[in-house]
Amino acid sequence: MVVNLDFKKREPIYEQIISEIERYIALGILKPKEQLPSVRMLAMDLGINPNTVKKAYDILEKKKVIETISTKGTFIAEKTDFVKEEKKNQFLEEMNSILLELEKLGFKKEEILKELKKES
Amino acid sequence: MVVNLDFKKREPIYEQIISEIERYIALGILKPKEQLPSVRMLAMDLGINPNTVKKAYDILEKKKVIETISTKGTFIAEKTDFVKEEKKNQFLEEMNSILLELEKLGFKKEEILKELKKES
Amino acid sequence: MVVNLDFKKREPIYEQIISEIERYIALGILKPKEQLPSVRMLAMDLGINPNTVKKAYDILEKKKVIETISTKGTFIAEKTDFVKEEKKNQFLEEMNSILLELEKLGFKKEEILKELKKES
Amino acid sequence: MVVNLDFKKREPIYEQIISEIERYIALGILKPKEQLPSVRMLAMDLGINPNTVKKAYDILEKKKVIETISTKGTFIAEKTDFVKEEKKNQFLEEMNSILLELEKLGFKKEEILKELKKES
DNA sequence: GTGGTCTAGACCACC
DNA sequence: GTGGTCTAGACCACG
Repeated sequence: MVVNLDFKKREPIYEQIISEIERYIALGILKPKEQLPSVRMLAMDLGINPNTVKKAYDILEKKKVIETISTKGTFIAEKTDFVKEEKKNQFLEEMNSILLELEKLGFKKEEILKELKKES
Repeated sequence: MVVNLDFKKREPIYEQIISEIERYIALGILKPKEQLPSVRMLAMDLGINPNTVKKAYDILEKKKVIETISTKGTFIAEKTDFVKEEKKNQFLEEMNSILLELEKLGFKKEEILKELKKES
Repeated sequence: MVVNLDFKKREPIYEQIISEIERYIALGILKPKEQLPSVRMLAMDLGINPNTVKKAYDILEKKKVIETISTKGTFIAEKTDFVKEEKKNQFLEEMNSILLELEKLGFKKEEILKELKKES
Repeated sequence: MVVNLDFKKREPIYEQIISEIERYIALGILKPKEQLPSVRMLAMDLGINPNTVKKAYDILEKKKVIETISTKGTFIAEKTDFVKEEKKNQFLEEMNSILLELEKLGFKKEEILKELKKES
């Protein structure tokens, strides 16, 4: 698992870590029950403060995406299907709000969707 | 011209002002050479500090979207066509990169586009 | 006489007017005893406030470059040789201070002067 | 690094800071990736307001001379060769345009260059 | 009245 | 501690 960070983005580091882990889960690269690197290790790897990794793990735990078992380590949750769904909805929402902006600028939805097909 | 601000967003106020002005230009509501409200006036109107408006104007000037003449005022640039194009391309790029993410997650583009049509 | 103004420069308008008039005198285009446009006329021509032209004329008068004869108008002084000398010294000073900057950056004066010959 | 300021100049303080930093880079005193003093520290040192330093840093960042990473600090960019070149060309351009003015006034380039040699 | 600059200092998130 | 943003308001030159 490679966690990509961009220190120049407005998105805080801990959120970027969360996104990356969820992305790997959604992609099936991180599987249920699999162990995650320890807070310290990941922090070292990324050259960041352990508190930042801790914050990311804490939030993921609250979202039931991962589980921390004291003295044993941190693991991916048993059920992770909802992660993929959540990501999908998130992305769709974003697309819709951009679509709305484009329509405000006078572009027709049909044309925009056609442009998308061409480009990608 | 009505500048809408959302103080709760992560996007800073000065960027929201920039977006709003560019939006009005793209829509043709603000026309080349037209005078913008003075820094002080707009700040008053929006209930914010003049420095915040100034920062927005400064950035717009660097982008050649507006032109400011000391002691005379601030004006929309003579050429503004690029603003609409820039906005459009910006939005399309964003949509394409999200689309790419969704495809990586295993969703087919066709389905996604159908979903978009439904929602709005 | 064409007075060129740049409203975007940091140099104030009244100083630009002064420079332009002195330049025309140094060039021999404006000659001793010649009449200058009235404050109002020049202001109209340049699309600026008469006070600004007045300020320029006042300073030029203090420098004995021009003379105002009430009810008759404003005229170039009888002796204007010093204007050219002043300009020359001004320019030489500027060149020397830039030369100094370049030397601080590690460039040798000889090289710089050679570069100048090439370019112009 | 010693930043020299002259509060009496027309040149604003933030531009003087920019010039000084670029000068030190051109001189090789500030090296790529090196950390700059924090906004607050430099402001304290210079006896000025942090906002003024911030403005200088912001502009230097837009020019890609420095890079700032939120919560980590501000650093000299990896590539800085262009800074010295830019400075040099800037100065040469200035000298050439002054030279042109002097030639318009009827002075020969050879004479002017001789005068320059004498003075320093 | 306009923009240009600067001060003084607050609050925030992040680390 | 760091940078990011913003407030509140001053002073200035210019027009």
